[in-house]
Amino acid sequence: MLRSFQNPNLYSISKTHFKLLHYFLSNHLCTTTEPTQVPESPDLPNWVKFLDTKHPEAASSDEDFVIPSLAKWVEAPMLKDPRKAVKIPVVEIADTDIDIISKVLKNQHPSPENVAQVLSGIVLDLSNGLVERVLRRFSNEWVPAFGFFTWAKTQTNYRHAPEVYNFMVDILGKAEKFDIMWDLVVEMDQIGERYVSLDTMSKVMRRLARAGRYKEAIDAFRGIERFGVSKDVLSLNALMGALVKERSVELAHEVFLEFKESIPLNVSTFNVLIHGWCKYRNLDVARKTMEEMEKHKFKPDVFSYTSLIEAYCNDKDFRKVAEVLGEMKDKGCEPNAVTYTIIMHALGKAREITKALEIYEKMKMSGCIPDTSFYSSLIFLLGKAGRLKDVQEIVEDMEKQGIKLDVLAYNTLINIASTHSQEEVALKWLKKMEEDSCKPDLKTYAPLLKLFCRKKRMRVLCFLLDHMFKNDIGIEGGTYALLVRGLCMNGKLATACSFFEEMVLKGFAPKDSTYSMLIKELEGKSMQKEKKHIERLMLQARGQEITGNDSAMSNVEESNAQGPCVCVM
DNA sequence: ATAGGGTTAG
Repeated sequence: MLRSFQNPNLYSISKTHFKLLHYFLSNHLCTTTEPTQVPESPDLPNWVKFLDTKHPEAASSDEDFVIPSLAKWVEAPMLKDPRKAVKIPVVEIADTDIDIISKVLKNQHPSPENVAQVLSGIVLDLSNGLVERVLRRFSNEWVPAFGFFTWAKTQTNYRHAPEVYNFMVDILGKAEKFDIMWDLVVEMDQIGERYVSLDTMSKVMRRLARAGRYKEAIDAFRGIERFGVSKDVLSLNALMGALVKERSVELAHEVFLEFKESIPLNVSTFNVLIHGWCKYRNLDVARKTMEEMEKHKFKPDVFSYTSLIEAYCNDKDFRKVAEVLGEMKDKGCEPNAVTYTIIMHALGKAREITKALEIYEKMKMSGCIPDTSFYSSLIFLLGKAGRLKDVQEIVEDMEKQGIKLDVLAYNTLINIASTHSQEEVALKWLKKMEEDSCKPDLKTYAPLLKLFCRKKRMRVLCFLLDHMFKNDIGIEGGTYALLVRGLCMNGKLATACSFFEEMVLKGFAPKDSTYSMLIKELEGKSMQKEKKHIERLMLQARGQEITGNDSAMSNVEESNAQGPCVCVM
């Protein structure tokens, strides 16, 4: 374990990183004269000693790395200076407050009370920002979240802001701990100062509806004034929106009928309903709702028509889409960027690329300004059609107009470059993303990992895993499967095996196809010992699957919440 | 604020 002796928490390294590093050093430092003699245990003094005996120039022999323009960025310092090799994949945990709290919360606590008790020895300077970050990390684990939340209330010079309460209400609602959730709402109400807001009650109603407790969601609305929130069109719309999103247009409609006389409605009341009927494929009723809307002296607007268009797009009924566009024109209602995105995207998916681009032209002619999401869709469909030059042009256009790319746009660009084996381009986007402070997600890396497995670029692979790690991206089952398969296909069996092992140890069940592929390769290379080991691991994984689906799940969430930094070996 | 967001290789 890579650890400082004074402070055992100072260094840690993920198993993946160690194995890759180990693998890399075995292959690149230990040249033909000395076969693999890299220390088996990632023990800091040994490593330093080991690296000291090697020549720095040995480390920079660069046969698998030919991306000059990106070399400086990708090439971790460890490739140049072996001493730094120890430091690169090692994360310095500068025990910040959030780390201290996270470490305590990470232990499996039986109850929130227990969490609060364990925390009671700690004195910290809390802020609402810090509390929110902790809650975000544990937003899928109500016990540590609520224990921490309760403990925080006892700290001097700290008070939960209403937003923090709302966040906690939402976490409890997500975990379906509705009794505790209601207690918290009552507590907020008792503080006074309008702690309970429409925001709070919207979360309550949404979570109840999501849990299928529609009646309770509606009752929450009926009694909403008890908490000082008015029973007006905004709260009515929030209730109806919650019901529609959680698959019950019918109930939203009933609520609408019940309150339409007593509460003055607005346009979005109708649009919520229209969207609901469109979403659940009841276009006749959607149309009827539009008529009723007009009886109430509201004109159907771009929201109403876009809902209709989306429904027709889902049916690939582009004739109807054109009809609605005509109707909009007659009524003097201009389509907006969302409308155009939906149509263009649907045409692209239906492989009608020319028609999709016509929509883009039409949009420009109409003076409608494309936004980031529109361009993302456009890039996606151009990439899918293999029109890489056009993609490049679009990105330049965006830059000229000062429209920032978002994660989806970057992910799309990386995906396109990766599938076309444009290593340099793909990495260039990742770099640009970083410079742009755009936070990558798991989907950012998947195509890159696949590409560099295919290219057997172990150093870049190592770099990427490190990059993910630093960005708090938890590796999940699918990622391991991808690595194992990718490495397997290219004869990097030892590394494939170690990822397989890590996958199983983290509680992800490998797919049969992944397993059999690896076994077949190992047989082909007569690697009997490794084959046995993999077979044992697979048995273990199957056992886990039968006895505890839960444990696999909680492992996923844990690794997501904590990041992949796990001390190993 | 009520409408838009791509897969999993072969």
